[in-house]
Amino acid sequence: MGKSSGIPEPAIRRLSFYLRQLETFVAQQERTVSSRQLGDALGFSDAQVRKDLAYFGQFGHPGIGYRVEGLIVRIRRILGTDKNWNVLLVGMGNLGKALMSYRGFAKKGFHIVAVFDNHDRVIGRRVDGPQRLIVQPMEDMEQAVKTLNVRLAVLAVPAHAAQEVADHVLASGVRGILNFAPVALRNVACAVAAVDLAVHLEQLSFRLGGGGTSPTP
Amino acid sequence: MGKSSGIPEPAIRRLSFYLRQLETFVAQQERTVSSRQLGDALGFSDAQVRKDLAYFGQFGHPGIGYRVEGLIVRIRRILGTDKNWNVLLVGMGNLGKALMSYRGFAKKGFHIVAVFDNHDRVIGRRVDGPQRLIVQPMEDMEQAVKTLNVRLAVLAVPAHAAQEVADHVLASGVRGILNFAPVALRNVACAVAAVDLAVHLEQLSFRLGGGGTSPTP
DNA sequence: TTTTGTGAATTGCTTCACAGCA
DNA sequence: TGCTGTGAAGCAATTCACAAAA
Repeated sequence: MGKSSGIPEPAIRRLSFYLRQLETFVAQQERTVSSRQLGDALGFSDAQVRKDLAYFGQFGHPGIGYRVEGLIVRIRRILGTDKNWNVLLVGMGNLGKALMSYRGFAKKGFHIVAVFDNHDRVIGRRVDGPQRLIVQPMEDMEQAVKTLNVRLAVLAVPAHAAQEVADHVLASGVRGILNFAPVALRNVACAVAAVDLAVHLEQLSFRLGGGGTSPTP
Repeated sequence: MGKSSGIPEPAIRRLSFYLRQLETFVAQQERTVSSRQLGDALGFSDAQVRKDLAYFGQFGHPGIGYRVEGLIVRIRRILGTDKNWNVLLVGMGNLGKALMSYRGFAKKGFHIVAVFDNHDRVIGRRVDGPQRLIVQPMEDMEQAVKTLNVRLAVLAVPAHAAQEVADHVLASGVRGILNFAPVALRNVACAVAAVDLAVHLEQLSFRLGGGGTSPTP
């Protein structure tokens, strides 16, 4: 199995960018937008934009373009962000705390409804975010996933713990993982998205082609 | 201009993942690794691994594989992370503070040597990280870039300010940007890497295919 | 044997170019 | 005219498959 829809994965990624740009256009009172305008704003060709959108339906109007508000609604529906998602967060270190106070999640309909850690020092503590939550021990996860209808987990744990935590999270019934730990998760039969700052920094470093200073110690 | 080296961009991205995995292997006392082992750990084919590495040189030994430590050194040199990089950080909100206390930057040789904001409330304040720094006003940026030999900037500013800040940062002599704001930067003649959590969440949501709960308000 | 490095074949993605509609 | 949607063409990336090396 794997690859089934026939829609290129890059096209699905770009859908998110189209949505983001359309939200900018709507804030600028734009009513309609052409594939060329949308592409120019994002650095894609007009043909690319049309083909990508056409994978999902006929949203445009010849001679007019795409109606901005309508297209936003359609793309949200395609991506599944027209609905709310309950999310759990594992790991209450620096990164976990920062993510708790990050408003971007809720703005997109992703609500952190439970937080977990395995350190006695933090279990039972209250953490402030959009909601106030109590840090729970890992054992309580399965219960929380069921009662709160959780489908997504955010992993903000150290690299050495990530695989074990991922296994636990999966066993608790979670279906998708947003992984901030700099390791590749193995044998996780679910959707995984990874955020690794080191990777981005390395790409920048490569493209700047040697402008570093002293050798790293 | 654009695209010149003949090396596929995806191959350059994967180089970062190879490096990360090799660092895991070295921690496990592995001396050599085959393209198959490396690929399996990351979900790539063995042929992919060999072809990617071959773009940059002949690092392997038939019948043996790749020497882990040696390959790490070679990849670091290719990516430019065998040297230190001085980095400036713009925006001292929640995200900026979280990034200041993130050890992953320094671990890879990226050192935040100056921080900026345009709010009087935070300018002049001390922020703690690997080093203690004073938040500077935007006007002082050009000076700092020159005296500290800065080539990279991290943007942790609100979306509505990102374009303006990017222009300013570029004008100050910075050559690459790591952008955390959820907007596409336009007309920035430099290397740009973007981190957008919303995009990752949307990709997960899409792949889970409608398991959200109530409609978003 | 095992495993690399690499041309050839294949797959997949993007761009082209135009019919059709407003 | 302006713009979409789409088959065909072109290009880029991946996989195949094998000679050569240890």
